Amino acid sequence: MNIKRLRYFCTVVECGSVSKAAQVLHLSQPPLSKRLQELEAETGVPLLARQGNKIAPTAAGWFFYERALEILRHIDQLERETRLFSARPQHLLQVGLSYLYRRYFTPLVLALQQVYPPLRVMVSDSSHIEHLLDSQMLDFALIQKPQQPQRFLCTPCLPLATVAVLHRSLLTGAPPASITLAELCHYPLILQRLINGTGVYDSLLDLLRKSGGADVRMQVSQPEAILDWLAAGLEAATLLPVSETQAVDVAQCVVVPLAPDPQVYFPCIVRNTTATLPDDVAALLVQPFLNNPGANHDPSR
Amino acid sequence: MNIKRLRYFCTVVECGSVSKAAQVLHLSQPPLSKRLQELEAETGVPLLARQGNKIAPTAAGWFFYERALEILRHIDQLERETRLFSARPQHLLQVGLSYLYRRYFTPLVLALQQVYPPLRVMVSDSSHIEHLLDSQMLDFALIQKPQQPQRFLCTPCLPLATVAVLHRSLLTGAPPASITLAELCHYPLILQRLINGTGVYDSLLDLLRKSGGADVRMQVSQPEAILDWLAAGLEAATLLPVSETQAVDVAQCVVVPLAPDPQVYFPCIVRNTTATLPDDVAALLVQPFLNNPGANHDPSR
DNA sequence: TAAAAATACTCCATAGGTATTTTAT
DNA sequence: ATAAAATACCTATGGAGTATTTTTA
Repeated sequence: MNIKRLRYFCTVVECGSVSKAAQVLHLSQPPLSKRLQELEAETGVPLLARQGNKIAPTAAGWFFYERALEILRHIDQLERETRLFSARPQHLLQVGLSYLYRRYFTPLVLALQQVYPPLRVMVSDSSHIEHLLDSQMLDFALIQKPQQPQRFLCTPCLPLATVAVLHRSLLTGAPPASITLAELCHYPLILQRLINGTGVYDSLLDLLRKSGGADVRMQVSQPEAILDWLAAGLEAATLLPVSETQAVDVAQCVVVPLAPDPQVYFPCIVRNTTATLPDDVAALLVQPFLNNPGANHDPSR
Repeated sequence: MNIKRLRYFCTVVECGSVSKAAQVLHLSQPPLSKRLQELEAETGVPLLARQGNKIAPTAAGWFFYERALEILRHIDQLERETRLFSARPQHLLQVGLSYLYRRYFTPLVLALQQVYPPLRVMVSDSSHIEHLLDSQMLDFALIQKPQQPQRFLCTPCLPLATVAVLHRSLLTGAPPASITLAELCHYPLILQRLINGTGVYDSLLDLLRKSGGADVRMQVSQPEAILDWLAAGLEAATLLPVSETQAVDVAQCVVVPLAPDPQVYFPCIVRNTTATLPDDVAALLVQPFLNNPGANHDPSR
């Protein structure tokens, strides 16, 4: 097996033609034909069906293509990330922070800044942050509790209440004291959603479906963008953790707690099981936030 | 980048020496030295620290090693599974069946056998079945509801009640009508657990921990093995879905329902989103089991 | 000084190029 | 007749070998 052959094969599948793929690969056609034959000889499986003029992957070819692409992505990632890893500043404490809990974790970030001045905070999408953590590019992350928490060292925080932010034009009378999921189904919604992967969005959508079906007009990865757009006159409603709307004034909007609370926002301090942190930092990560009795963090293992 | 170099690098890291690795790889030492230098030149990052005599991976080297190993595993898998895929019999309907729900799904399997005689049923661990499903090696699977159900087309069945199977020697008086998790914490336990990955075991263990901490003596992947061993005189208790203990008589044991029921057993019919099934088979997969109003299966998408 | 890694140099297999033939529309 | 893939044949690069030198414990 050979990466070049994998790459060539994938390009041919994508181009649907050996000649076109050869152009894309800056290669003449005959060697490419040969590499494909070699690949098929090696696996012992016909991967491409040649109907004279045209070429198309067989069922096994599609199977091979999907997996090969995945491997090629991993290889490209390996080269890129290894360079980044070696270039990563050793003295810097690198922290990942999810968009979703940016405001919630403000006190912790400020406290860290006090004890550990050289700090780099990467604010991004939870799924991206989780990936950076996986790649050892981060020392720890402040994000939504992972779906497989056992892969990490998690210190969960108390779940945050869910609030709805509603544009005033949607309301007929005075703003209500609280709102239900079923009521929200009547409004056009903008929901926070990860760029890729599943998360809070999927839990919320599931609940909304059971309450009558949601009218989701937009999926936006950054909560602040949603608030900005509501303030700019977008007549819609959104759902957010209470922390992100406190101390913010969204023009033309009202903030109403969701009742009953669906309990979907679980901020969490997430570390790699292998990583080691300076003692003063480690202390900060448990001390002020160790407030959840059902925590997954188990010091005995 | 080149697979040979990745493989050589990993072997060197594992051997802790170029010469030893060369022996393992059936190669002379000088070319191996060269390949390593080429790899480092290509990535532009020193991956191995040469202290004259000895050789050890740098931090970036470890980073690279972990990821490279993963890629090599995927590549080996690609070759193996492509061969299997092309050799897979087209006329056969291939079904994955989890150990955990073998008895529960007996009526469905028999019904399938009626409408679709050429049937191949692979009975294994849920995680293995899920992997085979992912690899398009199975047409559908009868397993525990996946942790990321949105990746598949899931038709959940009604959750199954949890029962405890207790060896008589553990009981002082007459067998109780029901038992709690807290009471179970006093007995030595044998719990069903996936070979790898997380599943019902982890949910149960979490609940047991909160009820006082479990005394888990064994983790066994096949429920029938547990029942066999209890019948053979192993003085312990286990937890299983009710379906797997009905119509079975375990010598020297009593079967007691768990109250309150923790609701952890969710049998589910799982298909690939891309797969297509014969109509008569597809009908069987919804008709007699469509009994859960909170089902994730949504025909509208 | 002994053991391991690096260097120097040779050789062959694999990958790529050009010219040409085959095949199916 | 034409466009695309396959074949034939030649060249160049990369990988593997042996012999030897360098390095350090």
